[in-house]
Amino acid sequence: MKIIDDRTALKKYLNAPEIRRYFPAELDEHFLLFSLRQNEQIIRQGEQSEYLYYLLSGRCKVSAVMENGRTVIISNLTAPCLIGEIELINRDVPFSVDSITDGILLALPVQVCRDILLNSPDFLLQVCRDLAGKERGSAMKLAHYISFPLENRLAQFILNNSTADGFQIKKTVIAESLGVSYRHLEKVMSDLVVAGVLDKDGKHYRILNRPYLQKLSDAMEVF
Amino acid sequence: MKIIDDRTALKKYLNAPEIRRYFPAELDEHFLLFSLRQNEQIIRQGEQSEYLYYLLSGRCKVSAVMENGRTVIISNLTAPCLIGEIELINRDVPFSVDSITDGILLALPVQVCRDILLNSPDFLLQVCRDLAGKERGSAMKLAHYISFPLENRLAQFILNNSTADGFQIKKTVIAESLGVSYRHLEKVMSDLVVAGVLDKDGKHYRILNRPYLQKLSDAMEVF
DNA sequence: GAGAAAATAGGAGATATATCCTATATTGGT
DNA sequence: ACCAATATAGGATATATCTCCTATTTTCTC
Repeated sequence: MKIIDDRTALKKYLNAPEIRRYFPAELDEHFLLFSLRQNEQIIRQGEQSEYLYYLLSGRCKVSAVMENGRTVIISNLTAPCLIGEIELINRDVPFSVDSITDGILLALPVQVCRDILLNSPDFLLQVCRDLAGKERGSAMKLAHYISFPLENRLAQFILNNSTADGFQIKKTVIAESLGVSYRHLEKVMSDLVVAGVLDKDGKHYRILNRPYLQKLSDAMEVF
Repeated sequence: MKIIDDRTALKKYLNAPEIRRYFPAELDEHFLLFSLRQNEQIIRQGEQSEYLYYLLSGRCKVSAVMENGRTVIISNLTAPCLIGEIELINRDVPFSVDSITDGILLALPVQVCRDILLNSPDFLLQVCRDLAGKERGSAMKLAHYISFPLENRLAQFILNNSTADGFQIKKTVIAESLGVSYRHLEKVMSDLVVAGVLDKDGKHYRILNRPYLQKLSDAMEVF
């Protein structure tokens, strides 16, 4: 994570309307611009974050390491979105945030912005909207995890992460995302290949039977 | 759910400081007071709620019914807390809320309060705090569900829901709360009895080995 | 208080998923 | 280009959990 020292670029970003929905102009001078590479840590579990971030581009994952050493991916974040707003509001939050692609970040020192933002209705309303959406997302994720076997959740994951061409994603990443062992993911994926739903070519998978995956995924919709 | 027509009682409730943290006085005249019995539905999955509620006493559960007919309990709410704030902010939310004890509710018609509350920094800050807490809660619940077998989650549930005397809770309720089949809960609970951790007397269970349960529960703490 | 519904209890067997292991291939860092 | 770390692949076995079933008891409703 490296500072980009370019006030011109920073100004341009700050003038985007979706940014203005969150931040009053009086904070503009305190923003920093960071570049982010894949697999960098933005917030470390258990430590107070120094900045409130706004992810301009890229994707991140939110995860927690449990006592037993297992890592659970809580959610995925896609730009544009805030990072660290929960930490800003409730000082302790035991999750880590890591980039999963390169990206660009706005950063605002917590010390400077905390009191201002927690009194700004625009910011608070946006954060309420975001948090309400997140709450919906993690409730659905829990419901899916409780109610359906990996096959269904994998089908959804594939549909959400494939292009017309198919997909090519590290299986270690998929397994961690879906909260299952690598071995089990391997089994279920190769079952899909054997069943003719997917076609495997090296590390690339093509989708041969999209309606089948769609049916598995749709089964998880709420009533 | 029945209206309590008692403006005096209502006034008294409205003057409590924790209420004043959420609601500006201008809304006072629009509040209604409801009494709630066990197992009543407050918000029905898929339907727009007419009121924003504040639970003054009692407990509720948030749940969703999936396409496959299975019901998942997303979270539990204990007074005092808002109900329906997510629905107020994000119009569609596919969860139901049901009482699990008797209780008392304040209710504010959404039509009347929506614009006012979504522009009130006090209300928004409180809701942000609440939602940040909920998000933490459901993320932890997901992490626990993914990472630990029922024995650990049950230990936590028992410690959180027992008195010095032990506990006596319908196993159907426990099973649903923990998102497992009744049969499996039965198995794990009787294992705890056989192991001498619990003592069963009819429907009442006593805790014989609290440290053992504590250890199982502690294993789920974040690193 | 009789009948219906729900809760309790547990057997048997199937499925989902984890753990542990081994072996080869691929990739990132210096 | 080499080495170490990581990813891929899959066998074998254990555990966690579910489904289906049956039977008895308790609770609720009229």
